[in-house]
Amino acid sequence: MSEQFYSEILREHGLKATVTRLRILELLSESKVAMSHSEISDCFDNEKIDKVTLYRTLNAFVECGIAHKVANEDRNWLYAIFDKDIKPNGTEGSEHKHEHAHFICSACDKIYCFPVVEEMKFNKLKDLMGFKIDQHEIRLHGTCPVCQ
Amino acid sequence: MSEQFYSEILREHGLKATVTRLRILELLSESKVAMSHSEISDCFDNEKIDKVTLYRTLNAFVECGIAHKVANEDRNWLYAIFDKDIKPNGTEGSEHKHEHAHFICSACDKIYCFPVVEEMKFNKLKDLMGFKIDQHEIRLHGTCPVCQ
DNA sequence: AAACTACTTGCAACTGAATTGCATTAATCG
DNA sequence: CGATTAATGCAATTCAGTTGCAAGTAGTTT
Ligand SMILES: [Mn+2]
Ligand SMILES: [Mn+2]
Ligand SMILES: [Zn+2]
Ligand SMILES: [Zn+2]
Repeated sequence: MSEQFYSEILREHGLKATVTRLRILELLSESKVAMSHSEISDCFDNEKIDKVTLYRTLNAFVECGIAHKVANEDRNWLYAIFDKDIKPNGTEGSEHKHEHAHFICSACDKIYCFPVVEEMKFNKLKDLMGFKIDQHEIRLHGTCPVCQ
Repeated sequence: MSEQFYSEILREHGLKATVTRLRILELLSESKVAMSHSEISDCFDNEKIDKVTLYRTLNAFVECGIAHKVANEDRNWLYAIFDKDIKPNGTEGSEHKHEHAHFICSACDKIYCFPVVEEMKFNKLKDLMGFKIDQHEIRLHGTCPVCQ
């Protein structure tokens, strides 16, 4: 995708299209897995990105709805762009979470975003013994194609 | 439950029954929610427990299979005793995880261990597009009875 | 009951992810 | 092209959790 394309995404989400943000957005958009702060940082070994700027950029992406974050097994945040093929499950894109599961590879600890397939859907799951359930989160554990 | 009872649990799991461990085990056993290091620590304001000892005790409980830990929304560990009514889903209690879900209250951020009821069970969920799925984890978000 | 030994404790120092404050710089808009 | 407002970079800080080590104690042996 062109720099133009990414610049527009940033501006559409109310963020200024800076060089650093473009580099981070492009990297994340092309990654098949969710990435941590340090993994992202390591991808820019020639032209380093300041660590605080990277933290702030990632937070900005999450806050404006470009990306989301998932905790890995070590409880570090991994960041992933909301993909086109993962559709928001609510009407307006405001409060509702994009409906998808996360696959965590037990071998490499990488996290892949997964569409929620039919088999993963619960049916009636409301108000279980006085607990009002709004939403649920599925974390699948196993071995990714690379590690098999 | 008696001190005798808790002492035996500790010894059965290969841990020496020390005063500190007994106090922590009793507290956790009687708690309806999973507790963080600091929450546990705050329960002993009169006779303080050393923070490192508490960390090590909690890790020991997890390693020996007395307790398990769940990350809350702030990615701090919360600890909970494996309850009697939550049955291990494997034959021997060795590798298999005790099958249960976690309910996270959006209001108070407390975590409750939940039995996995029929409605939460997926059926055929194996080898999804090259990803070998061994296990899954369900996190339910909503409002607990206390916060409604 | 005293001695022994391996495990456990408590304290200080340390680690590493993430945040905050603040002065400097750069993107956007008229 | 300024002016305005947001973003950056650096240093310092926070906070959960860990490590090393000397001193203490549970459980076992004699
Ligand atoms: Mn995702
Ligand atoms: Mn639990
Ligand atoms: Zn893998
Ligand atoms: Zn609550």
